[in-house]
Amino acid sequence: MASEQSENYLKNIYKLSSGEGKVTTSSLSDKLQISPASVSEMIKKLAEEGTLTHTPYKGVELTDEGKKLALRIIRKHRLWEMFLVEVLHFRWDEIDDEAERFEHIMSDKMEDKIDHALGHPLIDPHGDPIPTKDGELKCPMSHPMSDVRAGSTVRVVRVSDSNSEMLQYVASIGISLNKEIHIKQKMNFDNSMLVKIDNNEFNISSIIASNIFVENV
Amino acid sequence: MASEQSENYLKNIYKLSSGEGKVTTSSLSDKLQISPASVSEMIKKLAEEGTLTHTPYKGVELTDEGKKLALRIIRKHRLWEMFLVEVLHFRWDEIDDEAERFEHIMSDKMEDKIDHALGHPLIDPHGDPIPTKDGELKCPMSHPMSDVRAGSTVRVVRVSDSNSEMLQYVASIGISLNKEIHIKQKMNFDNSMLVKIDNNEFNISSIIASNIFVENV
DNA sequence: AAATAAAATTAGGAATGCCTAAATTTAACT
DNA sequence: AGTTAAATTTAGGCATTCCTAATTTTATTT
Repeated sequence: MASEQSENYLKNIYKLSSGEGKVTTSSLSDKLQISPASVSEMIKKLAEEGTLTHTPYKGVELTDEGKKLALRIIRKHRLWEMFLVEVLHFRWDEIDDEAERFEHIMSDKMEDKIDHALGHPLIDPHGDPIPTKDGELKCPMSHPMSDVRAGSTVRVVRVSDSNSEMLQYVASIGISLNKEIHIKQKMNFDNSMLVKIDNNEFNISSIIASNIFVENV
Repeated sequence: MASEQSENYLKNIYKLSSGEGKVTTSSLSDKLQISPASVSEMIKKLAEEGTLTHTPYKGVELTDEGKKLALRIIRKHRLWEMFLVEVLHFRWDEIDDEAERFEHIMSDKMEDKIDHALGHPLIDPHGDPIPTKDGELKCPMSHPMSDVRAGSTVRVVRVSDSNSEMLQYVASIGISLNKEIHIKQKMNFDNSMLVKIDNNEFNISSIIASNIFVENV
């Protein structure tokens, strides 16, 4: 069995690689906030366990087994996030930290019970897809709102959960999943956008816009 | 902050002492399934942290702070057990192991949300009282069914959660909280009892009877 | 009260997973 | 191509928490 921390490494390697491709020691070190030396050690251990392949000085890549484990953790994380919002009425900016701890101690039985209680949800509260139990993950088509050109109207499909403060702000101006947003204008000097949400207008910075994923409507 | 394992020690010391009195190294060792040597070490550490007092070779006793921490863990454990049964429809024999892991990673915020979602329950699914947030614990009056004399009718108030197999068996013969049981006869040769539950008769061993707590009806 | 048994503690060691500092390898620049 | 910078890995340590074996203290028994 993979230790709790091993699971964390696998999950984050998966996320950094977006499923495919190599991940460097330093990017993992950044993401996990663990020194490169420690990451290097752990990588050696995981390679011995067979969950990833390591080409020294070149980076790591998950094996099929490693990918499966990573997706299972991500599934548990996202199911739990969904549960926190739907059943316990947490806000979407509060749930990531809770799920971070919980994903590792959630039994398979509980995974099933929650999946059932929620009616087999396909996405989590941020719009991230929930992998199936056997490791399949279908991402709905979408693009960052920062790429949308002025004049068009889009629907929110997903909001990056990387920053709780941003999620809180985004919610405070009325943005939630499936909400329609009209892009009125793009500011050339800072790439911010003037948008209309529920008849209110806001200026959205390019950083925020690049964390909001939308589809055309 | 107390580590996960420290919390386990405190919780089990509390349970062994039933709130008051000294607990020996060996009883803890038995309960935790950890060698006496390791227990001895950990005790030293906990004594330094101030959560218990240790008289070498004589045993330990929780300080007020230790008791408070222990009761908080027990509260989280029992709230979570209640939640597993009420919301996720686990059986009462499945929940102890799940709660065992969860009690340590449950944030105070989640404790409150669950308490609220359940309507501030006073007992868990086995009938064990749930301590209040500030460490108060009122035990409803009850006595083991093994002490009840033949001919009387009693109501189930609590069933010891120490053995999952027993809980499963007890449920299978129709015993649940608040169920009325009529004691028809006590067998002298093995102290087992002949009881009537929902018009069915069963022979209950003295061991089982001593794990079922009842009040007179 | 002395001998033996039982309980508790200390000593020495292992696994996990982190760290800093030093060494090595790769990449980048003149 | 050679030097410097950046990334990576190895070396040596530390904290936690467990273990077995040896020692010490307490309790029991004759």
